[in-house]
Amino acid sequence: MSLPHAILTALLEKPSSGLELTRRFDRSIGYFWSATHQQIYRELGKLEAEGLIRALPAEQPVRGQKKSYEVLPAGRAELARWTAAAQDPKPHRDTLLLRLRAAAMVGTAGLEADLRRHLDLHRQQLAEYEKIEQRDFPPGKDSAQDRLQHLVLRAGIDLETFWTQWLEHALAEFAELPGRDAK
Amino acid sequence: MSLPHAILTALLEKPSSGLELTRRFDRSIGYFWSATHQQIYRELGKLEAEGLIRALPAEQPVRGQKKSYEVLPAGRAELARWTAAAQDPKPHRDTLLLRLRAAAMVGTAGLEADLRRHLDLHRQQLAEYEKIEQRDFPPGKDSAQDRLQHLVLRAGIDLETFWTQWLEHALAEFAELPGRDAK
DNA sequence: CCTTGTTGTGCAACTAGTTGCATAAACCGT
DNA sequence: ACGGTTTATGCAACTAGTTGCACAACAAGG
Repeated sequence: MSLPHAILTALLEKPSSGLELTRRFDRSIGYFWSATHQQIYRELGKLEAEGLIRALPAEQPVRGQKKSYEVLPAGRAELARWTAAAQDPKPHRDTLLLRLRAAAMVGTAGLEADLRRHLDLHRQQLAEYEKIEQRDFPPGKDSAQDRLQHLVLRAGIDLETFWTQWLEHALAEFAELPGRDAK
Repeated sequence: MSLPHAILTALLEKPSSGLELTRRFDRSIGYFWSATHQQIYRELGKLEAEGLIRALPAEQPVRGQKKSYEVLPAGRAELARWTAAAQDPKPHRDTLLLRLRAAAMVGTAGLEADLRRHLDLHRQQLAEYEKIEQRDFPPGKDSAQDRLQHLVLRAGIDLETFWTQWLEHALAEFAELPGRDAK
């Protein structure tokens, strides 16, 4: 149950409308907790009903009209509670590793191309993160807030670095596989 | 839609009953694609209905009686198809990173203890993987199959290594945070 | 024999996330 | 003033995964 808390965090960083949230999920929070606009609107409704956030404008809340939300004290409290509460790590699910293991049984035919594609995607993501680091964390910005956010970004950078390296290694391994599409 | 394929892979490695599969998911495949026994039984039923696997024994299939399955040619074909098909990487979802980002807004109070706990869990997992590597991949075992499976295990080892290092770094960062539970 | 624990199988209900589509206002060219 | 595109909000149906529980067979101990 993390989506509501992701939204609370985003709204604390900056009160926003549903669409603005959606965009920010695409660029930032979504890097480790993605969500579609449908999910976000649904959740905004629930959070408002629970009294954790409220709609900002007194303007008529018509369809097709922007509606911004801000976090209420109860919402902040709930977020603090959730942040501090112990949580077990959820097991990862990685399709690519699964496919590799399947390939050990049914052959690697066709897999290599997709590995290359993934390598490319991870390189792009890495470049993206590094641009963000340059832009948002110049030396000197090191308030507690900055340090924590930077820490999160570092995790992203290091994870992408790991994947690019692993994929390069995997492709090298593929290149020297006995029969190429070994049974 | 990966669970059926995870099961096909496991059954190709060794025909098994539902419970045996469950156990092997806990020890091995489940490290990157976890599943509960309920999921597995449900999926075995579907796979059998689709003609991708079949029950082995001619013995009476009573409740509380072991029922083993093996993969049929159609199942192997489907697995090969799926393995080769291009698939976009699903975005990760990481609660811990989310909580850290929330902590940047509502304070780090209480979070440190759970970070330590996670560090411990990752260290355990790493030790587990390294034991498996020692046991299952002694130098010399390097058929195509072994190499591919080893590659997957390496990903697990390197990921856990990454997480332990990142968590150590995060905890060090926490230690020198200005007010300790910075707003 | 009879209860208690373990092994093995499975259904049902629920939760979270995804996909497809609907609706309406605003802006923009013609 | 009209039709097309973009911005913005949202509902409904579906899929995958989780949780809670039920039930049968068998083995072990009193």
